[in-house]
Amino acid sequence: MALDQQVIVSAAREILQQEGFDKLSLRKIADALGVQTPALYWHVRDRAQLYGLLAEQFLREVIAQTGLETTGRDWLISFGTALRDSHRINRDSARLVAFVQPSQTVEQEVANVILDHLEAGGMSRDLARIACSSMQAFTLGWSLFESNASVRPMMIGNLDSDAAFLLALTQLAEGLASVDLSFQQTNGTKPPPPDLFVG
Amino acid sequence: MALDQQVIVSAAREILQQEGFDKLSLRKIADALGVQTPALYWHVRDRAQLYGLLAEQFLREVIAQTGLETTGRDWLISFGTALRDSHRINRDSARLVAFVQPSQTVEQEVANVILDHLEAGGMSRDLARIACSSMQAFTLGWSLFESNASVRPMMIGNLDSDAAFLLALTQLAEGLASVDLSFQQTNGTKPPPPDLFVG
DNA sequence: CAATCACCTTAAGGGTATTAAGGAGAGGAC
DNA sequence: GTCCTCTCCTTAATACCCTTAAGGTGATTG
Repeated sequence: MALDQQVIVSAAREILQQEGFDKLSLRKIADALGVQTPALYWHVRDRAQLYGLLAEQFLREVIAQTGLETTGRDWLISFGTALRDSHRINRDSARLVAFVQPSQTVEQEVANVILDHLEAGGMSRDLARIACSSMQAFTLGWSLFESNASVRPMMIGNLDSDAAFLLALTQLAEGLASVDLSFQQTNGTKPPPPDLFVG
Repeated sequence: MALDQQVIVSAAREILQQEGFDKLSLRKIADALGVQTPALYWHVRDRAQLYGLLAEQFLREVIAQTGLETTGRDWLISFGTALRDSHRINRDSARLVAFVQPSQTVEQEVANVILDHLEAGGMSRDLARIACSSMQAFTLGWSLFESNASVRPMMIGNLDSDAAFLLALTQLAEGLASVDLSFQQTNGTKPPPPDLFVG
């Protein structure tokens, strides 16, 4: 099998899934591919870029799996749910995302896709940015907490973790969507917050 | 200066603030204290415990700085704001929290303090758990995103980051508080979510 | 006074990412 | 066919890192 950036990313993903983030290393990836460690550097700048590519792949899959709901509220919930499912299925992916600096161009592309979805659902682009950031932030943080064995029992207790997540996610999505409406209708129940722009 | 767990934590904190999480290491801490690296192991089990103590100190300070608002909504907002301020002031503290497994006893204690606050503000203990988890998760995730140079411009754009955070935080807090009301009044606008408990 | 214990040292083992330099092979130019 | 070049990988080396083992020193205590 010819060495390739995609092949390396796949091998890394396999090891991450199998052994977790702590055990992931360039050496182990190279071993799995039957190659010496420095060979990876021909296809990948460094570890940070490799992990960034991995995170990017996860995010792309989430977007592909997110439904085509029409309203902003529903899309946000679908997006958040898909994001959390990804973090649950892909071991330590939350820790990975917390660790890496994804490539800027990719993030730009992904962001545009998301923002287009939300605009199509009737959100202003500025609020869509906030909403999208919020959903990703909330889901990432929740996944990190959830995968933390010592925090989980205190915070979740004997509650159903899925239901608790969905409850909070829904509240956040509805809250953000309601701000959007107040922007558009100008007679919403909540006034828009002041000074949302810099400068 | 006699070596001590607290002294070590303080030195670690200083290096974290000065050089960031990537540059933090036991060796550097030991150097700063004028001591050999293995000396640290007399006072600290391993790196994970040391970082956990650091995260614990941050969290304690946040709780101490959180106001004594009476309503659950206000307390949550105050808590979330203090948490984010801490992450902004203390460099890479979000990445640290994402990395460590804090000690269970400490988390228990802190959780109890928080939950007592929320119960005093009129929340059910179960919803307080969810609310508290949600605020910490959201703030942690937001801080991680915000400190990520390549994600920030896409997600926040030219918006005021402070205002955007506060907007989303407020929506989340109000949403969670409203669920609480519907629990207590049993005539709220939103029905309680089904199957919140496990089993 | 001797023994113990706390605390730190040096020494060593094994892990990591990364760079430098060199070799083997494919492909094209002439 | 020969030579050159470029791609892709190897070996070698550097410089970190965490952690454990074993040994020494000085204060404390019986």
